[in-house]
This record gives sequence, structure tokens and C-alpha cells, in this order.
Amino acid sequence: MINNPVVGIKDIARLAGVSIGTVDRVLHNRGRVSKESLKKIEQVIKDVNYRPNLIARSLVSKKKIKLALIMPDFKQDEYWKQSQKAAEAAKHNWAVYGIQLDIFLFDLEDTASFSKATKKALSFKPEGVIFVPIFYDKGLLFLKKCEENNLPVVIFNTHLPASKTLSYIGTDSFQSGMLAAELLNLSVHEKGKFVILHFDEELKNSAHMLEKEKGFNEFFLKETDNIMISVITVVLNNTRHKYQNQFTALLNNQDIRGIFVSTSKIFIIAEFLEQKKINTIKLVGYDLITKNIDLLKRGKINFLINQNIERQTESAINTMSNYLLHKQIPEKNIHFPLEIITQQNVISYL
Amino acid sequence: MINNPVVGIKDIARLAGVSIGTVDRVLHNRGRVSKESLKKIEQVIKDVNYRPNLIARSLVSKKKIKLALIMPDFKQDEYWKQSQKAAEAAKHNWAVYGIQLDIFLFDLEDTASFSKATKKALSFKPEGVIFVPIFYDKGLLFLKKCEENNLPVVIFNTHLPASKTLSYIGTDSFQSGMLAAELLNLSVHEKGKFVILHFDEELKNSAHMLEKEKGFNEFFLKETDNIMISVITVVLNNTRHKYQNQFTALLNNQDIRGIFVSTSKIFIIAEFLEQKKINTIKLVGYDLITKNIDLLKRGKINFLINQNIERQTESAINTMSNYLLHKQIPEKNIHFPLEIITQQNVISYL
DNA sequence: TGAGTTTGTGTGTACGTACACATAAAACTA
DNA sequence: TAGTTTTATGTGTACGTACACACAAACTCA
Repeated sequence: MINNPVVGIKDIARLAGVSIGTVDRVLHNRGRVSKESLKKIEQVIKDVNYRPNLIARSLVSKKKIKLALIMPDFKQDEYWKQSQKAAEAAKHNWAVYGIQLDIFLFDLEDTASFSKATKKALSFKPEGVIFVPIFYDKGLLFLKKCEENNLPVVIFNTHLPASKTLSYIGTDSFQSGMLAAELLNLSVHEKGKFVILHFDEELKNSAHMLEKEKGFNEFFLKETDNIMISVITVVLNNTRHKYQNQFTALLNNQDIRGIFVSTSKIFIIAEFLEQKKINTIKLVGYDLITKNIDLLKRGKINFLINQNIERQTESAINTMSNYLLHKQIPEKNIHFPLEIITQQNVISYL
Repeated sequence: MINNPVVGIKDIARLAGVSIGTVDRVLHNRGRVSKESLKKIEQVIKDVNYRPNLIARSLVSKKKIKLALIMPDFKQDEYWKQSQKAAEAAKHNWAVYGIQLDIFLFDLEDTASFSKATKKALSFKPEGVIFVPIFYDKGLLFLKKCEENNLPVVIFNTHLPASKTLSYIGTDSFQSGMLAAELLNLSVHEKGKFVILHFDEELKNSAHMLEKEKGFNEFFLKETDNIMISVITVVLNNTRHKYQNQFTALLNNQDIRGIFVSTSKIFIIAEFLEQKKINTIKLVGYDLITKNIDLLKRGKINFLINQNIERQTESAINTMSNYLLHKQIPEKNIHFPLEIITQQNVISYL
């Protein structure tokens, strides 16, 4: 490889026999360039394998860009707390480049609050929108609205299929269901039942939880010929303080070998089982929130699948910023790895 | 929080009633500043919570810095091929900032070639050294030499205990041994033996493989009361084409339930077992190299622990560059997560 | 043909910082 | 006291890019 001594637009101008202004017009398709100059300059750019100095580029760019981030409120939900923390950090980082990020929160259990948040966000006249489509129908509706306003959209955490977004950032829910099944399957060797548990406050409208369920079932249909295991699905009422009774009822099935909870709420059932001194049931759930980490360390939860919401959040903001600032077209789907966390590797993730 | 409209040295100068030159001298401890000015400026810097614009800073810095990277040759070893690919990418990235990275390769099976590489590297007069201390003794020796020459050192992949390096970047080998044991343990429920397998071409001098072994054993001593499992350690001769015989001899133990290979060479034993149509032995090894990925997908390997050598390599180069360019003092130990890869999540990692 | 418009090109300034240099004030020396 | 050195401070330029503006040449149309 040739030792390329970092070539800039000035060099290109010299080599093409024009001024840097003309080179600039070519680089940004601003027109007003003669055919000959265009051809010459494009050739030189190709020849020297020009890569713009992003440092200088972002230094000079002084345009202020407003971004709206619409995400669940973090109250009482550590998962979203982590996300918001990451968002604040990213906000701070991008401020230097003239990006102003406004964050609008909505209540996880209240679709109306979502609509309210989106309305407010749009009233701020952002140039780009990032949001978490927890509610399927409302999410699609909002997306359409953004499209009408010609606003680029990035979504994360929850997928909105067939959507006209700039990018989706998150895990493959179906595959993560498959993974959960695999993990339970390999740690159980007796005949019995596996339970898929949904906390339904989030289930309505929520496509990705159903995807996880589908994936979990698919594993036993296709990937394995394990005929000792049957799978049942249970949806818990959202009458918050009556979980206990529902759990007790569930455990009337004597032969439950494993439980898969489709969210980070796994700690609720884990705490219940610990209290009842039941330790024959394997547990798989999601995410590295404090309670889950503690239960995992003590062997009360067997596996966590980490969705890495912090990195998802950061990535979503970065993607949108780079798109608006540097016209960097992102991948349509940015799939995050499905990180398996156990007792022995959890420390390495903290 | 106050809406901080990004303050620069110009603003500080104005607020302190001095020129930007004086502010600059304070920021870089260049002296030649009166006590009053110093005090005033420091106060202002604190008040406005000044954060230098790294963009502008790196744009202006024109000093050329030479870095030496000493790493294993990638020939016939995909793991190190991945590493070198990452190194080339990082080299390209940093070239813009005036960092010139020279890469020196040595033979994994030849300690003399390591010495040769280090010698050559030093003759290039680098301002920072990054290397992989595969060979313990020679590694320490080289480190001492760097110290004498007052060169900052970053190591990665393999730890050198009690070393005076700027930073170590990599996984916790002991813990990864524990993890391997956990994974085998949870997928086996019968009485029998686990085997720790070392390919000894790398074992001599190689501390981190022994750490993995220690961790593996520790798991059964401390973390579990599984008395059905006993662990044996086997070191394979480096007479390359005689693995077959050694494997056959090993399999005379009828009750082997699992094998843990301390490197990415797991595919060798996996291929052997596949050929012999033995599928009752669980396999755990390291790293996402092509052969391992394929065997994992087909269920011939059960778990891979991904050490993410690409990111380690990148991180090592970034760490050194940021140190020399921006005086950014790194953490002494940058531990990477121990990523568990299975059949169901491998796709999400590719 | 002259006035206005379009097209192609070059110049100049700015972004925030680093650093070389100029200059003024103070301190020292003979 | 004049000359010299030291100390404190300010000014100017550069980094690579983006963009506003100036301006000449060519073209359009009454």
C-alpha cells in the first residue's frame, strides 16, 4: 500500500488545477461546475482515495439541529432509567456539534401519554425524531405523521415491521425467544413444562413480546426434537399486587421446569420463588438491572439476556446525528448481539 | 441544569479579562502567568465547567507520532488475522491525527522471532509501544527495555501480572475458565470426566492459558458441590500431525462428558469427534473464527467464549493514541466482557 | 446593443484551539 | 541611568473544511 500522506481538498484543487471552492462544490453536489472541471476533480478524488477530515468538517459546521427523543419514563423502571442515562450522556456529547436533543417521556402503561408526548415533541419543530414504539398502533400513527412532515425517524428497542424509518436499532426479538428456549432446554433434562410469562401491562399493543413468544415456541417445534417438554403461555393480570395469587395458581402445575419472562420483570417471579424456597425451576429473563443482577449472582436466576439498552440508546442518537450532520446513511436494521449473562460472566459486564 | 451554550477559551478570556493566549498558558501549565491572572482564570474555568473542544484540539495538533504494534503473525491463524484487520483499520483512522502505526509480526511458535520483532520495532524509534505478551519471560524482558527507554506500553490479549504498563486490555482469563466450567457443568447431568485440553505449541511461557485452567478447576472446587464430575488436564504434543493418535488415546476414557479447549483451536477436536461420529461430549472453546462458527451452528461445538480480539486490538491502539495525543490517562485494566456464544445467538454476533 | 441573468470560478472568513512571535512592563545589572 | 534580561500578556497564523460573497464571462431578451 502506498504511504498516503493524508490528502485534503487543497491538494485535490492543486492536482485538478482549480480552486478549493470548485472542489467543495463537487464534493457537495452544489452544481455550478463545468463538465470538464467536474470530470477532472472526480478523477482526482478517486485517484487519491480522498477521505474528508471529519474533524475539520464538524468543527466548521455551525448549524444548530434540534432532535426529539420520545421514550418511556424511567420512574420505577430501571431499564428505562439506564436508557435515559445513556441519552443524557449522548446529549452532552453532541452538544458540541450543535445538536440539541430534547427528551420527551411517556408512561409505559398509558397510551394516551404517548400521544401527548409525541404532540409536544413535534411542537418543538425538531429536524429528526427518535422514539421507542412500545405501542404498536400509536407508533405506526406517529410514524405516519412524521412522514407527512418529512421528518427522518430512528426507532430503537422495539421493532416496527415494514416501517419507513431511517433505521431500527435493537435486538431481534424472535431470535432472542429462540435463545431463551435454547438456554432453558440445555439446563433441563427431565420431562415437564416450560412457561412463557408475560406481564401484561406491557403486552397490549406490544409486538416484540409476542415475537419473543413465537421464537420460544419455534425452538421446540423446529430446532429440537425434545418431546419431553411442553410449553404453556401465561399472561398476568396487571392488578399489580395480586401477582402472588397468580403465581401460586401457576405453580399448581407440579412439573414446571423452567420459566421465561419476556421482560426485565423476571426478578418478580424470582423473588417469589426464593421466598417460597423453590429452587427446582430454571429462570430466564432480560436485562442487567440491579435486582436481576443480584438474583443472578445468587443463582436464583439462571440466565439473563442483555439487550444493552444503554448502547442501543446511544447508537440511536448517534445514528440520527450522523445522518443529519454528515449525511451518513445508516443501515436499515442495526441488530445488537444477544448477550447471554450467567453467574460466571456477569461481573465482566458491569 | 443550566443550558450551557458551549463555552470556549475565548469566552474564558473575556470573562477573566485577559487574552486567549494567557488562558492557553494556564490550560497547558506553560507558566509565564501572573498569580492574579492564574487565580482568576482558574476560577472562571471552574465556574463555567469548561470542557475543551477535542475536535478543534486534534485539528490543530500537527505533531507526528510513531507507534509500534508487535503482534503474532496472522498466517494460518484466523484469530490473529482478525486482530490484524482491526489494527489496519485503526491505523487508517488515526493517520488523520498524525499517528503513524507500524506493525511488527512474530511467529507464535518461535520465541526468537518475538525478540527479533521487538528489536526491529525499537529501531524505528516509536513514542509508544503496543504488544501481545504471548511469551511470558521474553515479554517481561521487553517491557523492562521499554521502561528503560521511557516508552509507554499498552498490552492486550494476554495479561502480564504486576507489570508497569500503562494499560492491559483483554479478558479476565481466570474468570473465563470459571465460565467455561459453568457452561459445561450446566449442560451435563451425568457422572463423568471433564477434560481441559491445551495445544502446547502455545502453552510454554503462556500464563493466560494456565489461568484459564486454574479458573476451570476452581469452579468445581468452590462454586459447585458437583461430586459427579472430575477434571483432568491434557497437554497435546506439538507434533502437528499426530493429534489423531493422542485424541484416540484420550477417548479411551469412556466417561468423558465434556472438553474445554483453552484456545480457538477447539475446532480441531470438534472435527475429529464429528468424523468419529461421537456426539455425547460437550465442547467449549474460544473465539468466533470461521471453522468454530460453522461447527457451532451445526451443533458440533456447544459454546464459544468470544474474546473479541478485534475490539481488543482497536481499543489498545485507541488507548495509546489518546494517551499520547490528548494526555488521556487510561484505566490500568480494561476488562472485556466474556461473551457466551451459542447456536441461537451466534448470528447476532456476526 | 445594453441591461439583466445565468454559469463557472476564486477569495475570504469562520469554527476552537495551539503555538510562535511581538510587545510592553518590570526587574536586574553595571 | 542606560542597557539588558526577565516576566507577563496580547496578536497572528495555521489546522481542513464549509459557505457566503465577489466577480468575470457567457448567455438571454427586449
